[in-house]
Amino acid sequence: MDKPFASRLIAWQRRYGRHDLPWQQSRDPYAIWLSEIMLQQTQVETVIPYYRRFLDRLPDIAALAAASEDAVLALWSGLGYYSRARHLHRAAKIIVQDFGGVFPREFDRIMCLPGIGRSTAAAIAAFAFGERRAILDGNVKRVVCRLFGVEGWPGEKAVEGRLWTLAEDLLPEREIDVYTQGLMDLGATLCRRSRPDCAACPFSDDCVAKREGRQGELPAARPRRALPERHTAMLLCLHAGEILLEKRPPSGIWGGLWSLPECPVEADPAACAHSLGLQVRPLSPLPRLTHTFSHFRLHIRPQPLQVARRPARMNEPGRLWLPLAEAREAALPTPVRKLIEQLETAGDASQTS
DNA sequence: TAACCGTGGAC
DNA sequence: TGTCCAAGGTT
Repeated sequence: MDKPFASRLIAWQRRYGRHDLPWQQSRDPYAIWLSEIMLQQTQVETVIPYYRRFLDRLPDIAALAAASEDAVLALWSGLGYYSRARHLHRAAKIIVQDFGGVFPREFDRIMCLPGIGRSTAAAIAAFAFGERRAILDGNVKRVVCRLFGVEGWPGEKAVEGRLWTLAEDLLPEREIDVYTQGLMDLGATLCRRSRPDCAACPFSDDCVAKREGRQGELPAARPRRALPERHTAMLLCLHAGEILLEKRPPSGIWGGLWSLPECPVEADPAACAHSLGLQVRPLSPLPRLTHTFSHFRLHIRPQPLQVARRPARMNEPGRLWLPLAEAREAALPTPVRKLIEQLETAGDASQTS
């Protein structure tokens, strides 16, 4: 390359990069941290409304640390990877207790916080404090793999190690924030996974993938296995306009969220409800739905049940009766939210008819 | 080390 | 329509 990679990228970023994303208006480490966590494995357009709402409700570290986990998860509901929200919350408490409520400046301390790994710590250090650190997210992996013709799946340890080394070697001496944003923007807007816009790319003449016509092959795809299939029945226990929710265990899928009681598909839903202490009458079933996770597929059979009498103890720990309209505000997994919204719509329709 | 952890966009 | 994967980290 006639001119260093970094200076050309910085020039490109100033002219063609993105400058109006909500988290770019701030140097507040909290705002930057929040954006980086939400953006992990999540696309920009998906994050924006969640980000605005979260920052509006919990505008600083003190507010986040003081909030209940339930409130934090409710703000995260629908974004997925809920351990991100639990770790964010834990980290805020650590910052208040150990760092006097001030987000740490030292890279090593940033990276020690729960939910923050090497790449996220580097992004925060660069954007908030101007520290010279390399990130290695999906964009950087794609750009570097193509530019240097790096073979192998980037998730492989050896490949990832090589990518980290290259990412470090490419760093500029100055303007680390513009450079880092430029790397992300180049990957997101030009060096896309499919149909990369090589004609507009400032590195087109230096790119191994472009030269060899291998943009579609680099980076190498992750080796895939067939997704395991799981089945469950979800009980929609209804009584006097309210629905019964059950808190999920603190870890595992949908950890800490409010979901519906489940029973094995081969079991009798009414009998399952009876074991919860409920006398029920089965209502007409809702259409089955399939929910695909990153590592398995879940087939859900939703079974509405009319509850005859509520048990004496209405709200045991981990159980909650909520009016349908309020349930929508709770920390629900997406398919549960969809089911409850269906019920609400059906209820409105039956009332107006 | 590899499995686990969500959801939606894009094709 | 099914498949891939996105501003990854934790266990």
